[in-house]
Amino acid sequence: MPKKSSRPALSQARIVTGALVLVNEKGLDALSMRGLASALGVEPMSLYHWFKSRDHLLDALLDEFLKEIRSPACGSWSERLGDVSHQFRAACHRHPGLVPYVVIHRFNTKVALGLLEDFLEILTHVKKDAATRAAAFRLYIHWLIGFCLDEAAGFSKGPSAQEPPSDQEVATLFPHVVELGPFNRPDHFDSLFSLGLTAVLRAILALDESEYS
Amino acid sequence: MPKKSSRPALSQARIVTGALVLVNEKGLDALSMRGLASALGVEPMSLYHWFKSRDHLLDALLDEFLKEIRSPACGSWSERLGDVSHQFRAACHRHPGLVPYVVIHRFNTKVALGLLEDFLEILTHVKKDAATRAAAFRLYIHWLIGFCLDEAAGFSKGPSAQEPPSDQEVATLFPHVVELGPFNRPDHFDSLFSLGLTAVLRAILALDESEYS
DNA sequence: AAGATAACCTTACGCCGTAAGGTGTCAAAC
DNA sequence: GTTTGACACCTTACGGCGTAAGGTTATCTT
Repeated sequence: MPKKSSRPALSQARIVTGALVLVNEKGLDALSMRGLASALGVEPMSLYHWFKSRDHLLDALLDEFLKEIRSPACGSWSERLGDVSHQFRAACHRHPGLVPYVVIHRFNTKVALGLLEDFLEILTHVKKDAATRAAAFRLYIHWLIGFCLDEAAGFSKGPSAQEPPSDQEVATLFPHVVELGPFNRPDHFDSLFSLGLTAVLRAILALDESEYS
Repeated sequence: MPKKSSRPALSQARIVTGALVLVNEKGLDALSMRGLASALGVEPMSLYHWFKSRDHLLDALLDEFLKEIRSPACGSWSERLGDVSHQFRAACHRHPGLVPYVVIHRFNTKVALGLLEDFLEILTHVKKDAATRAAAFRLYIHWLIGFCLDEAAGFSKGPSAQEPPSDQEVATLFPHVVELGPFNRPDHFDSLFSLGLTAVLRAILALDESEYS
């Protein structure tokens, strides 16, 4: 029977870290309590001392994902919104396997709600009316989520069991899709991001406060 | 031993239909081969005569989701793009439980590629340059996916194990989030959709062909 | 010294997808 | 009219999953 050291072998932080490593290496589907336990050199049920269930662990992963995204306190509203957007995208880059989960997960931890609050506080400086601000927020977040999802796991990258049509078939049936191919390369996403951000900021500015209330 | 009728009891169509019913009733997670089989009054392994695996079935669900979304052949590019957008949103309304899966799934069936082709063909009428068209497509699809994901299963609706902070805590810590509450109601999404669509169409028009190439 | 607590483990249950192979029915071939 | 073989569906079984219930230590408190 091995001696126990005075310091615990496990901790919430160590489990979260291990889980993120596993997710980044093999994807979210590969994150099982049993697999995670074995990666940490521990029996599966030991994890339940630190997290009530797998879903609670996933909540913690979300918090870890969002934790470091913080709005800078100074600058214009557009600078600040641009800054958090880049931070959000950077978080997606750090944990691409988590993105599909983040975007469908309810934001109801303090960390997640705090981030929403930051977004909305920034928008108070450009849209005073709550209804218009709500529309502006939505417009912005839809683009941001769509972008990050596309970049991390979009319709050109997700899973599919079916074997695709042959290249030749694709070429004749879907010429415009083929034409898009070169622009799926990762380096195009950088310019696409700033282009999209600019467009969204302009669209927010153009929102008429009297038009939507 | 029950007599077999000459017509098969199962078919790909009947399985897909049954699966969609199950997904709409209990969500995608509740769609198991065993559960589906029992809903269809059949043994689990019988499904494998019609679909090679669960993933192949999911591919078929995606095709069913996308099948009826078709671009009208006439009208201006903006009318046509608006039309397919509404159709896409309507499909999300019909199968809300499928949306989170649709947006992360690789589009490589003929149906899915055909839809992409339709989108892109429409855009050829407003952006001749392939690079600009690719950017326009991305800008558009990011907003559309973000919107539909939000409406069907967004960050205000997704799953979370954690109990949320108390109403009182939320009210004091996240006042702007609370302010957003009234605008989460379903009927706000209609105006939000046309507003977003208009903004995106404007942004596409404003894309400078020389700026991005 | 005695009891409480924290940290981890053992066992077991009922789910899951699906590989391998079996069985009954029916239409066509001889 | 018998044989053949494809079709549609079923039986059994395997290894994985999350986790409920309860057990076992080592350490801390009093």
